[in-house]
Amino acid sequence: MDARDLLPMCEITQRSGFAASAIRYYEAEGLIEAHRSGGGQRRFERSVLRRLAFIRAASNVGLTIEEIRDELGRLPGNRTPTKADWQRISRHWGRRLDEQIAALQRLKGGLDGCIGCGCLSLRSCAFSNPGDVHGEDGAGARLLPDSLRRPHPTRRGAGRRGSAS
Amino acid sequence: MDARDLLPMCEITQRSGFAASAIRYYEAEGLIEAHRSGGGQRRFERSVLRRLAFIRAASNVGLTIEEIRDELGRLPGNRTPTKADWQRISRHWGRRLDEQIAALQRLKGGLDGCIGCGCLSLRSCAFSNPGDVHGEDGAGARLLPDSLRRPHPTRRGAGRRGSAS
DNA sequence: CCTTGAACTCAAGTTCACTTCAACTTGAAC
DNA sequence: GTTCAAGTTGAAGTGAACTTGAGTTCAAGG
Repeated sequence: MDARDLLPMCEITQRSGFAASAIRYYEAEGLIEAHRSGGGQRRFERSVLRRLAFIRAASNVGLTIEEIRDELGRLPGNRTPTKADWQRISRHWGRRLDEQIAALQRLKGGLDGCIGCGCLSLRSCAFSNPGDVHGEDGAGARLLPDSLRRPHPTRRGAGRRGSAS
Repeated sequence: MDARDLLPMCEITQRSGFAASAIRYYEAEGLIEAHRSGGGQRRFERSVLRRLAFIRAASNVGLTIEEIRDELGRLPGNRTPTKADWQRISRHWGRRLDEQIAALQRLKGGLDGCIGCGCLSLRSCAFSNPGDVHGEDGAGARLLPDSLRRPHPTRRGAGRRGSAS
């Protein structure tokens, strides 16, 4: 690859919308790669822009950095996603989004059922107790799946929401 | 109020499902109040359980502690929510949930539209760029509202997801 | 050569909603 | 009177995903 095909940091930040610090962070985390100029400055292949678009999309779906790294790493040859990869992955994300939507709808349904009852009971009101905390882990659809429960800092939990840095 | 009507910490933790540390945190944050025993231990009025149920429900909808404090504070007389309060509030939350659902559906729609295109363009692909970052703040529905965008740590952003402590 | 702005590194800071820890004290039962 | 679970405090830690800051260097133009 010709050195003239490599992009400097300013180009990447402008075209991806990510801050330089975020780009450096992603490189440190192994999500993207960079070449170096003679003086030690980063020079990026054009394909990095595509990976960054992928990262943004993934993070909008709520994937964590680690999950994104896995997802990128599962691509055969660790390459930038092709059209076929993207189709497979987006089906996967679609399911995830479907789950999140269904969960919010269950919560909404519980809320609608509660309007008028005014109970807000810790034991029986599904809205204030979507996990049925006191129910000894009973069966039945839970109102909120883990992906939408509060990702508890110390116990392991799932992701955040999408970015628009 | 008779001292025999006041509940000790263990009762509150068992019946609310919150950890003692969380209860203390909520008190420090001004979401709930506590009396003290002669020796300095917390003694709670029964109504605190109701406030805690409210807190759990609110946090499941994605409100932050600050928003919950505001919401509780807006109650006339700063009292525990009554049935009527709850109806008003739950309509408000219903709208919020509707927004979140609609946002996820837009994102899902964008994803469906993208399956097969394989573009993932930083400029035009709505999925990888739901905020239209390069669009000079153009009009039109945004795929993700602020409540679902990644709440950026340092810049001010909106909430987290629901809890099941 | 000088200036200017972009880039570099590395450590430390940020936010949120709590938890954990250490070192004590209370309160109720026996 | 002894025991021991339950409770207290304040400070510090947690995790994710970056940002900020300090101090230094690079690259390009004039």
